[in-house]
Amino acid sequence: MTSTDKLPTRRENFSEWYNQIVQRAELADYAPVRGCMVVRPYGWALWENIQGALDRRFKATGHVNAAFPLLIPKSFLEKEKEHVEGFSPELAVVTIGGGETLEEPLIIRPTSETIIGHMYSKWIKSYRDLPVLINQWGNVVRWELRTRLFLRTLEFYWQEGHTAHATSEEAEAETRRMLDVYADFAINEAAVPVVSGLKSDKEKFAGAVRSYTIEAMMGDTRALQSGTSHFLGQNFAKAFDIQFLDWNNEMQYAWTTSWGLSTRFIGAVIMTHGDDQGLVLPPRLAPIQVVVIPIYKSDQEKSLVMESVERVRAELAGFRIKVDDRPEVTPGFKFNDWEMRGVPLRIEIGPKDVAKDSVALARRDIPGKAGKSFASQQNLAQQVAQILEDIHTSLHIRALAFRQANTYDPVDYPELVEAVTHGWAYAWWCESPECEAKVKDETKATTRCIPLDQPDRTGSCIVCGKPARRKVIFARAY
RNA sequence: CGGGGCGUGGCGCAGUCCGGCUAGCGCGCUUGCAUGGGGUGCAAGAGGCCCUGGGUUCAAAUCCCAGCGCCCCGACCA
Repeated sequence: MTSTDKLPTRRENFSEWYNQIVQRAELADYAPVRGCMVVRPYGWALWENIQGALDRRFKATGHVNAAFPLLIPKSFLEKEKEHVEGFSPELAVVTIGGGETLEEPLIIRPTSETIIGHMYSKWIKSYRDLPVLINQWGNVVRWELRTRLFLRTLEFYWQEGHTAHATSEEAEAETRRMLDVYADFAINEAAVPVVSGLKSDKEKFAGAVRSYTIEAMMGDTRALQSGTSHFLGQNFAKAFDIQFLDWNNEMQYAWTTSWGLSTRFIGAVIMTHGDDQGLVLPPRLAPIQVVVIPIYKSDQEKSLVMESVERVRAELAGFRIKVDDRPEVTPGFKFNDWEMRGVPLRIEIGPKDVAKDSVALARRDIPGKAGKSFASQQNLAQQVAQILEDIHTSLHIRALAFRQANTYDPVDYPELVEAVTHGWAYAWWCESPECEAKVKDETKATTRCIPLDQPDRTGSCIVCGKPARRKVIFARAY
């Protein structure tokens, strides 16, 4: 779908804007099965860069990768009460294998706590076996009724870390450490500002003692949970009998954690940075960081220009660079095309540039003339590196400013109701499920998280007026 | 699962009400010529199980019955 029609603007129709970008930038396409997506090469390249940035961080914090099976005995899911209640409505179940009805139906994993818990109980016998710090890159299936590419699909790709520890304190520290890893990744690789915080009991992972999240504000001010880290306590250890002999020769249940970040994060990148021209990719994750567009009329001009282009390509070999030498489309088309695909920096090289030993540079984060400049071909690599850094920083600053501009401090309930119609509300909350439910019923806004950073005082609940220890973010969410 | 909508070249649609001739249009695709510093133009082409099955009829994309699928809204949902 390489339509030349204009995108709808974000203001006109944000969700249609999103859908069209995903398809036109060739990130993903609809699969023949409802709710499933095909991640196309450009989208997958973006995911691979996300994987690389996360995987480096996982390794640096002592984790190793492994692979657990897709199919899980149905009975496993039923061993943890909250877990089965949370997930049973959205399970895909295999009942026939090799033409025979199975004695026990198999679940296509919606997440792997159960199968991993089962294996950990075999592997962990002594405190000397702990901690176990394993991550898995894979796919899971959750039978969602209402789907959107990347944001909520029946099948999605993610990583899930699963760790086991000898003490509660150590497991809690791991949960928080990985939350910090996610926040660091979001900010420093994706330029997506996030709020780290604690989920309410209503919003926490089914089976967790508590869940932490990084929440990001999208371009329409709705919130997107972009990564989560769960302290599972001994819930799964008890359900799957993960026991070890401690240093006093006493049997103890292990303390476990799990944490995940999915292809949904691609949705976060799109909706955080994208503009009315299309996708805007953060330079550190962009599959193509620099696109070079040669411009020429005659064959003679072409050979001169291409000579220059090849020199520039060699000079910039340290970047992810693409030369768009398609003869069948005009330069103007290519400008729009690569803007749609979010390439951070465009370099134009034409006869005038060859004559002056220069190139034209166009920054994707500053559309139109304002983002264009000319640069000497000397020291080009250094200049490009600097510009890509600048783009990363400016994307982050812009997104942060947007979030701040759309985050409100309502002082009473009517102000809260008003605030969540067009932004986030940061308000005192007594932490009762009743007040949380009332806000949800009356405004469609849910508690996104209780930020880890809190004011050093207390207040009174925005809903009921009772004493409140902490502030929470209320917002409409994806 | 409730309400609504839609299935016609790759994509988006018209045609269906009121049955009839070679099933059209836009985009995309192929070829040629011109063009090329912000979505080029002209010309010539290729491409169809009109969702599936059954029925009515001299005749069905069009009418009737059944089924399948998809989309939107709601309910549901880390």
